[in-house]
Amino acid sequence: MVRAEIPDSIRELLPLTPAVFYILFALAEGERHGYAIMKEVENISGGQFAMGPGTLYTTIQRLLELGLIEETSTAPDSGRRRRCYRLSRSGRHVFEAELNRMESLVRSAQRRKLVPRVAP
Amino acid sequence: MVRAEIPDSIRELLPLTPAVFYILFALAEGERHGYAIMKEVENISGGQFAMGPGTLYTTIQRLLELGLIEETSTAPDSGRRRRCYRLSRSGRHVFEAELNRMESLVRSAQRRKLVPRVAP
DNA sequence: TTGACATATATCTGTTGATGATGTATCACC
DNA sequence: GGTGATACATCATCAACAGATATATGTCAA
Repeated sequence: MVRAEIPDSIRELLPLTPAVFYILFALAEGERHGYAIMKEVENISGGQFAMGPGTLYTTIQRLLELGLIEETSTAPDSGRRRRCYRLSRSGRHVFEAELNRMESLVRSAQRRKLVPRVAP
Repeated sequence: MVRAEIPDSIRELLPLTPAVFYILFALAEGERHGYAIMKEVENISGGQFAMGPGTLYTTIQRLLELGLIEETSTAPDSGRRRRCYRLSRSGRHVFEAELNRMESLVRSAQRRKLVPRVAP
């Protein structure tokens, strides 16, 4: 089977750093503001991965510059200062490519019997 | 369902950095020396991930210090200078824990329909 | 009504780990 | 004997993360 081609621009971002991966994951579920991303990431990871504000906001900044996420027309949410973000098209592609990478590694490990056996 | 407990000593190493993950993967298949690890990693990743010697040997050093890998009684391979390594017990546990982490993320993304659909 | 705590964003500094270059030596093969 | 693969090591640099600190608003209860 032939996997879909992955363009260089995406491939060279892989493997994603954990912070990037989890943020993209949180945004793949829908538009969110920074703090909500932080909470959702804790949720997604089952509490295993917790990001402090330092990692969160510097990473968001970087993702904006890379064009993987976009700021949505900022919340009409009164005086409440919140910046909302969503995945861009290329952000979604990157996220999917990373999931595929992970999945094929897991499968490959299973095929080679490197894992003791997983509950069905 | 209750997942097996993951001890703190392992959990705090997760998520693994790509270099660490791929090296552990290569060694999960059997004993190998440094250069062979480098080649095998390229192989495992389908050429997507290439480690230079800098990353390779500094990471090996760190993994030895962490006790995730061990040097095997060095190759009786004549004058050939080769250092061989294998996974330690805790190295195997870490590797398995990381695979589980990845798998549950992939599954979770599928459950939430964040992926377009994967060929069965 | 004030005090505590969660929400929300931002910045700065130290540390860690990856990267790429460079160096050295051996081995295989032509 | 020269070239390229094998094999290991170190160094300087850089990117990403972590944790601390700061600031301000919202909420809820004592």
